[in-house]
Amino acid sequence: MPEISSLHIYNSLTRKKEVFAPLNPPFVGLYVCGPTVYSDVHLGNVRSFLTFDVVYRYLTYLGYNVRYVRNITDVGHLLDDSDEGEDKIEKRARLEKIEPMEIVQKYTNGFHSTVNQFNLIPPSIEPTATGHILEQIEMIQRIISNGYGYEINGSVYFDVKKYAEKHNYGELSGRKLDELLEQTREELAGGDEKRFFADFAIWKKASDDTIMKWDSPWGIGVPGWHLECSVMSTKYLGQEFDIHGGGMDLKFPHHECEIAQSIGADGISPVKYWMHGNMLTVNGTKMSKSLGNSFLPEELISGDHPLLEKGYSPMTVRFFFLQANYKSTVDFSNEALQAAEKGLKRLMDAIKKLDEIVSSESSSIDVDSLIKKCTKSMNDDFNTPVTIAHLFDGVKLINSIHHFQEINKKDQKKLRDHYHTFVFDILGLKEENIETSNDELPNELMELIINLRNQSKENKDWGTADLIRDELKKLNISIKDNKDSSTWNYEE
RNA sequence: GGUUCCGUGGCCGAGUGGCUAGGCAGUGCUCUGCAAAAGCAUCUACAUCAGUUCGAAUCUGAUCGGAACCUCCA
Repeated sequence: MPEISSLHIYNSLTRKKEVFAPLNPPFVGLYVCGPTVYSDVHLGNVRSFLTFDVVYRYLTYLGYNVRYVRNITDVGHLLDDSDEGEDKIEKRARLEKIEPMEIVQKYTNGFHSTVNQFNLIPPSIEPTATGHILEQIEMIQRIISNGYGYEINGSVYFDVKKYAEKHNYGELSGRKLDELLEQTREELAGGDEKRFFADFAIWKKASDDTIMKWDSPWGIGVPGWHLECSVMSTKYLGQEFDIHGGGMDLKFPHHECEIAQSIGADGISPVKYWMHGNMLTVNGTKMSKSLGNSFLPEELISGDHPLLEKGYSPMTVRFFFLQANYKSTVDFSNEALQAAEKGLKRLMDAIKKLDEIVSSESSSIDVDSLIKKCTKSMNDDFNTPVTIAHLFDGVKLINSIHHFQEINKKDQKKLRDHYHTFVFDILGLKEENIETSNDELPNELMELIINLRNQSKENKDWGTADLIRDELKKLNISIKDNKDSSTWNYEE
């Protein structure tokens, strides 16, 4: 393995790790497919957005000026592509008996509060499909005028067969049209108005009772789902931009269609690096709402779900995800979550210790080497599990200070900065103990209690000392005795 | 059926030819009034079979098992 001194990204398009070279440094364009806001996001969705949160954070750390665009799909995501295809949001609105835009607002709010809990940084721009109807109509017109779209009965379809004459439809997902053709699945047997089964709607005629619909050169309708990402990425990041991310399950057809649309409209393959995050599984199968094996974030935190033995904090979950490679599936399990919970505590405790350590004259810890290792692993396609392993190696060193290791003031500061940068800024973890009040009173009270307890200890009144510790434990406060002092902390 | 990927110790999870992952759990010891934390030491591995090689978790082939996608999906 060659020394990795610069960022390498696994590009789904070429199926290789490539050196990351932005199109217009120091600027980087990052587009991530956001949620369709027709229901609550579940933990699998969170994992995907988390992956790109770390990508964004690390690119920023490297000094790039990143414009991060993550859309909200608030119209046009049909249940299927057939003539009766119904908009997911409309359907939900009918079920909940409220306006479609109320659905959109409700679940957008929910999405924001969820990703906020997991400490995801908001994108630079969060555009919505309904806010870009005009641009979508314009793109459809470009596609039609280039001969890659056709209108039938007020709907417009992308002409995949025509496109495939000159271009490689399937280059991203590794599919070949003739192989697709050989498929015998009944659902593909057609019977709808498309000329070719692989054609996809870029404008869909709306029925009379549809609420969200717009006028267009082809009549009243809604834009096709794949189109919005092409339009909004082009608008905010340009016809060609650096990184496009999304879940593995969007690779085909969604991202494949995006490429076709951009080439069809503007003749340019839009994305230099495609990144795909893998799925969260439960007992080996993909977490999805339809299978009923998904958790909502509230259920996860409260532990109120048949598959959960207890609740897990958002940072525990974040850490759990980061301990696996984003390209691998992660299987949910209580045991693994509990291991992550303890590991995270160990990491966080060491960082705290770093502030309290009394420094020595000399230093036996090679801080530069540790920093280099962490950078190297992150440069290797955002390898967070290996980075975390390096950080744990450092934890061992930190815990050995005053035993086998010593550290001077300069290194102490450097090490502290390193941990703060990597753990808080890049991995995006944070302290999440009980809400800290500005009030000094708890600290003063605890100081008082600890002093009283220490007096009992000096008098060898172990009964009282243990009673205080036990009673505090019931209040979720833990006391730890060190050689000369005692410390206290809130327990989870 | 097609395409792609995966199978590592009790659990999770890195690792692409030789040398250490890491976390959690276990065992022994040190420290401690006890406990907790921490440190030191230590035990469980590379699905199966065959091949290439001086040497294979890593490369090749076969077998078994699992997953994702194949127009709802993050």
